[in-house]
Parts: sequence; structure tokens; C-alpha cells
Amino acid sequence: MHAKTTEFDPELQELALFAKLLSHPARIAIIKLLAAQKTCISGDIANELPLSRATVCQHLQELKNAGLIKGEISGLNVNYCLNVEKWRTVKAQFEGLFSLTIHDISCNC
Amino acid sequence: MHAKTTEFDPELQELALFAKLLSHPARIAIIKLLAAQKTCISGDIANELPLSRATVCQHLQELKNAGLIKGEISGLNVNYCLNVEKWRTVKAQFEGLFSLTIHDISCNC
DNA sequence: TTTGTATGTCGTAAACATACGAATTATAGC
DNA sequence: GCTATAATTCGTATGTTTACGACATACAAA
Repeated sequence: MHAKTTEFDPELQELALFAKLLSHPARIAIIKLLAAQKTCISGDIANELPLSRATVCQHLQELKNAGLIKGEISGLNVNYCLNVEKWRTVKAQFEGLFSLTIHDISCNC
Repeated sequence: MHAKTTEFDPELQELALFAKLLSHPARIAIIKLLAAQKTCISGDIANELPLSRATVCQHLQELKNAGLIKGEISGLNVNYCLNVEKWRTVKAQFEGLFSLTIHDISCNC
């Protein structure tokens, strides 16, 4: 994050961070897989995506650091799942933005 | 956009691009200002944000290139406004994501 | 036509994101 | 203990974003 972004309203900063999480198709794909419980296992997730294991792992860590997913070691595998609590928070933030009342009557563009 | 992102489902790519638009607090702030019609004029928008005019202009162009806002010259000023049509499209895409049914019962994390 | 004001573009520096091979860690099973 | 396997971290190359001063453009009004 650039230094300047900290000068914005904290709510705006948080929403921008959530948006950044969703700003790569791999991360959206991961969230969708986990929501559908098609697979939990790191390797299986990597196999579903057109990226190397290393890159997928990087995206997984990004989602994990943000608290949006949780990971749990199970033998040789690692199971990931959505943090439903956090997902609800993200959803609520976006819904706040999208429920803005739009006053576009006086606009001539 | 990296070459690899084109290998994902086009719907996912589009949503990721919309998310990228919202991934900077300045751009969210601009959208909120325009939605509230607090101001339309480029210079006034710049004055509301803790960034230089040049940088704000860059963010405005980014939103404009994506079709999310429209700009119209009016004498010395430029009036911007939200493209309500496009905003509805963005909203619908996100709502699609957030209306995912979550199957987290079998997950132990 | 000159001057001032509002915008936008250019060039560029610094920070950040994406991607992956190679090395590392950690567990399972022999 | 060894070996195989799964996952992650490291190092690094490449591309993108953010930020802004300086310059360019375009209109208005003196």
C-alpha cells in the first residue's frame, strides 16, 4: 500500500483492500471453489487453476493473511476453507457501497 | 494484466477487473462523491482528496476508460458523473459472487 | 491577442504484484 | 533412518500501479 492511501477514511481503505483481494481471477476462483466445497486441498486447488503450484500457494497465502480463508494441516495435505465470518464482513462492506443512493438527476453527461 | 489471467473464465476476469477499479480508496471516494452529487467538477474532486491533481486525474481516467464514469466539458470545467448503467452491471456481478451458496458444513478448519 | 485558470498528458521514480523454478520443510510409509 | 510426496518459501525476472512535477492544451475574459 502506498503511503498516501493511509490518508483516506479507514472504512474506504478497508473496502479497497477487500476489493484488491478480489482483483485477481485466481483468488476469485479459489473463493468459489471453497464456497462450493469442490475441494479443500491445496494441491487440488492448484490443479484446477492454470497456474503453477508456487503461484497458487502465493494467492492462497494472500487470502489467508487477509483472514478470508483458513488452512489446516491434515497429514501430507493442507485443507483450506472459507472463513465464513470474514466473508460476511466483506459482503456487508460491498453491499454498503452498492446500496448508495444515486442522485444523478441533475447530471447532464 | 498478466498473460496468464486470460486463461481464466471470462466472467471471472471481468469481475476481477471491476474489483481492481474499486481497489484504491481514491477511486471509491470518487464514486461516492459522484453518487452523492456533492460535486461533478474535476478540480473540486481533486480538492476533496489527499492527492495531487495529476494523480486524481489519472484515477478519473481509469474509471472513465472502464466506462464507470462519464466526463463532459463545460467551459473551463469538466463535469464528471457516474455511468449508472455500468454501475448496475458492476453491482450485479458482485451480487452474483456474494450470493454464492456456501457449503462449509464438512469443513473442519 | 495576451493573460489567467482549469484540465489533462508526459516522463519518470518508487513501490507493488504476478509468476515460476529451485530449494526447503514436513509428514507418511517403508 | 531413508525415500517419496505435498506444501510452502526463496530468489528473481518481468510487468503494473501509484504518485507527482513539469509541460501542454483549451477556453474565457480582459
